[in-house]
Amino acid sequence: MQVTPELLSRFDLLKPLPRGALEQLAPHASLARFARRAVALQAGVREDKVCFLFEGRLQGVGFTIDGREVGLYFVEPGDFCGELALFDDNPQPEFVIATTAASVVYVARNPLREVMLNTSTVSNTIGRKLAERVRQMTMQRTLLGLSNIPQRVCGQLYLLINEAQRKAESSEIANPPTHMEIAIMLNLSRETVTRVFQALQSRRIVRRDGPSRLIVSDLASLRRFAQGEEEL
Amino acid sequence: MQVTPELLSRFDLLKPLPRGALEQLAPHASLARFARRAVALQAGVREDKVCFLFEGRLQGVGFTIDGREVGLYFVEPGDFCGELALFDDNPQPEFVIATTAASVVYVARNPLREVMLNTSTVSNTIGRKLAERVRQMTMQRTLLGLSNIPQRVCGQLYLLINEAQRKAESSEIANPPTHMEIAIMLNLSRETVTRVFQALQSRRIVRRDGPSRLIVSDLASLRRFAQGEEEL
DNA sequence: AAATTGACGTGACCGGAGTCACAATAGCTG
DNA sequence: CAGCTATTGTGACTCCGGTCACGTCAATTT
Repeated sequence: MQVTPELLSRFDLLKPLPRGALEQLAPHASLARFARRAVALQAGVREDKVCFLFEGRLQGVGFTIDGREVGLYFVEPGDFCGELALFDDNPQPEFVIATTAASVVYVARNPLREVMLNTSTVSNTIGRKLAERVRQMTMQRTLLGLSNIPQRVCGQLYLLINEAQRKAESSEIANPPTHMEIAIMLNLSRETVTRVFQALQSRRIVRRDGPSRLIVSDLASLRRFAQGEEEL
Repeated sequence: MQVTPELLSRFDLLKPLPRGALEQLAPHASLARFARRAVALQAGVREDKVCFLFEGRLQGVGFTIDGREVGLYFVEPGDFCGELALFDDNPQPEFVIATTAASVVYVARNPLREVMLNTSTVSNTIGRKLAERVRQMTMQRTLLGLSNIPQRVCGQLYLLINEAQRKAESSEIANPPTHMEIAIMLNLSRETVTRVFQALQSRRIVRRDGPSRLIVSDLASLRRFAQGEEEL
C-alpha cells in the first residue's frame, strides 16, 4: 500500500527530516498489517527493510535449536526495529513478531541508509537507539543471572515500569505481557511466573484491573524484592 | 603516560585516520597497565573515555545484586570497548576487567567523538561494531535459553572457535577461558562446566595441550552436541 | 447458546544442577 | 625446592523449578 510523507513524519526518527527527504523515502515505504503472532522480520535472513511500528506491539524473539522461545525486547508504537541492517549486510539476528494485531510501515534499507548517512540527527538517533539497546540487553542478561527466581520476576516487573513512574508509591502497567511472555523473557516456565504473581497478589503488592491493566500498589515492596533486600 | 600518534595508528579503528587527526587525539590519550582482575572500565558511572586494548585480554562483566558475576564478552588485542559513551551520556552498563595482565590505551571521549562525527569510516566502523555486539549478545542470550546444559557448554565452546577454523575437522582455542569464566558466561556453576569437559575429554572430543591451548580434535561431534542432534 | 480458544491457577512428582567439602594437580614465586 | 595460589576434579546431598495433568474462567467465534 502507498505511504505518504505525512505518515512517515509521524515517527520520531523521521520527524526532523526535511520534506524533500521524506518524499524521497515515501516511494520505498509500504504499509502492512499483522495478526497476532505474525512475523514482521525474519531471523537469519538479510532483511532489506526497517520496520516502523504504527500501532499494536511487537516483540523481538529468538528460537533455540530445541524450539524454545527466547524473548528479547518489546517494540512500542512510534518506535522502529530491524535497524541493524543499516550498518552491515549481516543477517537479522532475531525474529520480530506481533504480540497483538499491529500495523507497521516498512522502509527500504538502502534509501534509509542514504538518509542516515546524510543527516546527522538521524544517525545520532539511531546510534543512541543502538546504544540503548545494548544497555537494555545487558540489564536483561543481568536479570537472567539471578538465581533467586522470584527476585528475577520482580526485577523484570520493575523494569517494565516507566521511569517516570518509579518515584511514585504505586504505579500501573498498561497492556502487561502475559505470564507466558514474561516466562519466555526470563527463561522460566509459565507456571513459575504464575506462582510468583500469586505470591505478589496475596501480599497486595500487585493487583489486576481487567485484562489490560496491572496495578502495582506497593512499589516500594516490589523494589525491595527486586533488589533482594527481602525474600519472597 | 604519553601516547604517540604512531601507537594510536596501530588500532584498526584509528588506522584510517589522517596524521592530523591522530596528533589531535594523542594528547588526550593515556597508557595504563593492569594486573589480572583489575578494573578497566567502571559500570554505573559515566565513563569519559574509550578503552583500546593493546595486549592481554579484557572481559565485560556485570554483577547481580547478590554478587554473582555475569560474563558478557571478551575483548582481544587491537579491539576496543566502552564505545557506548560516544553515543550518549548514560552510564557504562557493565564492568570491563582484565582476565590477564593487560595494557590499554585510554582515549578521551569527547575528542574521539568529534573525530567519529567528522570521519565517516570511523563512524561506520563503530556502527558495525555496535551492530556486531548486538548480534553477539543475541546469540549469547539464545545459548542461555537452552535447557540442556551440556548442549549449552558445547554451544559456547563452538562460538569460541574462530569462524575461519569452523570448516576444518579439528581446531584449537588459544588461551581458552577457565572453567570458572565459562560458567559465568553461561549461568552455570564451575563444577558443572568441569563435568561437561570431563565428558568431552573422555570421548576424545577435546584435549588440553598445556595451560594455554585447548584442542578440539573432533569438531564435527562438538557441533552435533551443540546443535542438539546428539545428547551428551 | 454452544463451542472454541487462550490465559491463568494449582497440585504432585522428579530430575538435574547447585552447593559443600574435599582432594589433586599445576603454575608461579621467593 | 618449598610454599602458595589458582585451577581442575569428584562425590554426596539437597532443593527447587520444570513438567505433566488437570481445572477454571473470560473472551471470541460460529
